[in-house]
Amino acid sequence: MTTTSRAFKSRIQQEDLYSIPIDEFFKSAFSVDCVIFGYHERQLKVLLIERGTEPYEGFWALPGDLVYPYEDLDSAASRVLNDLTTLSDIPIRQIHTFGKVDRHPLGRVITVAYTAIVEMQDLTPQASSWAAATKWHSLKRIPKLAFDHREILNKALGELQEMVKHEPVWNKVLPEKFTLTQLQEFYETIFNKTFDKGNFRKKLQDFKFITKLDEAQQNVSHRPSLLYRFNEKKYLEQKNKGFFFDL
Amino acid sequence: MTTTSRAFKSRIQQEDLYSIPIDEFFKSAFSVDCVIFGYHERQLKVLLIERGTEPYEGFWALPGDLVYPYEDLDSAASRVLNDLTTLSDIPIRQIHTFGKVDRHPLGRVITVAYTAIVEMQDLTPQASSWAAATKWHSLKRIPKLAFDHREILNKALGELQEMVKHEPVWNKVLPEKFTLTQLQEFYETIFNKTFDKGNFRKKLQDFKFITKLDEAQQNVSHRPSLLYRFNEKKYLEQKNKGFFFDL
DNA sequence: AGGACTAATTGTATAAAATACAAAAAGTAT
DNA sequence: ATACTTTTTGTATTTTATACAATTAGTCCT
Repeated sequence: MTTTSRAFKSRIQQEDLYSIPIDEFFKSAFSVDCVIFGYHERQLKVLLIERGTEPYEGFWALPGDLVYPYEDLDSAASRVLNDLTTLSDIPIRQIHTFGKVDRHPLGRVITVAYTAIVEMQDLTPQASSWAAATKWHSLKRIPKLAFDHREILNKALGELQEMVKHEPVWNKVLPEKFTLTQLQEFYETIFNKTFDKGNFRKKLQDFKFITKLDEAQQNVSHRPSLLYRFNEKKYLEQKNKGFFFDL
Repeated sequence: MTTTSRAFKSRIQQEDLYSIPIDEFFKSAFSVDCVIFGYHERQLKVLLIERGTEPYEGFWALPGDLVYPYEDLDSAASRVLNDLTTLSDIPIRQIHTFGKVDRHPLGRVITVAYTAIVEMQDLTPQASSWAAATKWHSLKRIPKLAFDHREILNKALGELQEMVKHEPVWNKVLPEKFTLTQLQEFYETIFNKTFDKGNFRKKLQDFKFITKLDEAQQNVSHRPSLLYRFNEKKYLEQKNKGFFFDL
């Protein structure tokens, strides 16, 4: 909050200026919900959990949890991600906060939505203590979701499409050494359309932080592609002077 | 929130699975803070209030308040804006949520930041019940702010610059009937740089929702400019089919 | 070894958009 | 009528985007 507002002042100084019972303000809670996208070889999916308790028992939902009393918002989001995937160095980004009065049937809960994208391969999501079942869902077949989670998912998908224009989010998703075709496939999947091979490469030439290695693919039955690597240092340089990635 | 999470389940079912006292989760509150930009004739300012109580007594701060128990987040932000300016049909947009554990010295408070931009002229901000003093501040001379409000302001300024690229936010800021020069001045102020007059106009020709009127300026000591008007209907059409405003 | 095959890589010609700059037009003021 | 100011239109140039073709470097097969 901000000003020593009416409500907060009431609590602190035991004044009740507006005849709203003091405690009412503290019968609320906040949570984080994570839209975890998974990418692997032209496939984009989202990680959902199946709820084992009311409300919305049996429904699929986004993974999330209340924020602990001494936990930062971002940390709570990372914790949820880590509980489910055991991954720990994945950047996770806040996208929007949802706070309609009636969005949770059991009380006033506002939720801060986060999103991340991870490499899906080999990652069998953990059925953690609080998630009965977990599963990667294709974006084309999303079941009815609990709460306002469908709205949150839609918002996250839109944000993802914006993010990839300005940030190398493929950094943690593609292999350490990747081909330009792999990179192009990533973008084609996110935007659900195709790009011209030659022109795509021309644009990438401006991005100094995609550096060519002296290595090539092995064991492919065609001309092998050269491998590239993400150069974080050069990326940060370019980013600072107002750089961006429109494709 | 989302899953019937640990904490929430505890409260509802009176189970304490993780030995964090149930009530701890409800000793928290959420607030909204508003970054209200004011524009008038090439000037961009931000509306700050002076705090009359601890903590941060005497500091300047963003206007904000706790969210009422039965009030949507967006409504709370609109209410704060309305209390200060008496304006009521101004679009206000959520930008980010700030939730560091120690951001408020008196308790756990997360705040959802909103931003809006209004016409500054004739608008003497009200010294409402909870704001000792209010004042438009130039962005070049911002005093030390309470809480993390400087961080919030910076974020809002960045978001404003993105917003104006994709949305006609000048709609509520310029007069009903405006000249293209006025519109250009608005953009020049936000981005703090100048554009070529001819080229600026050329870009605007793509935007069908800026319609030319059969009227011209009066009482100017030079060639009068034709007046234009924002056409909401045409804007919505163009917006739907993936339109955007890069300048 | 030689040709078929596949995808990578480079190149080229054209269209579109951005930029810089200049000329003409339409008012007021003197 | 002329000077002056700002709007409005125009034009030439450069840059960027797009479409598409040609070449290259490997494997696979006979």
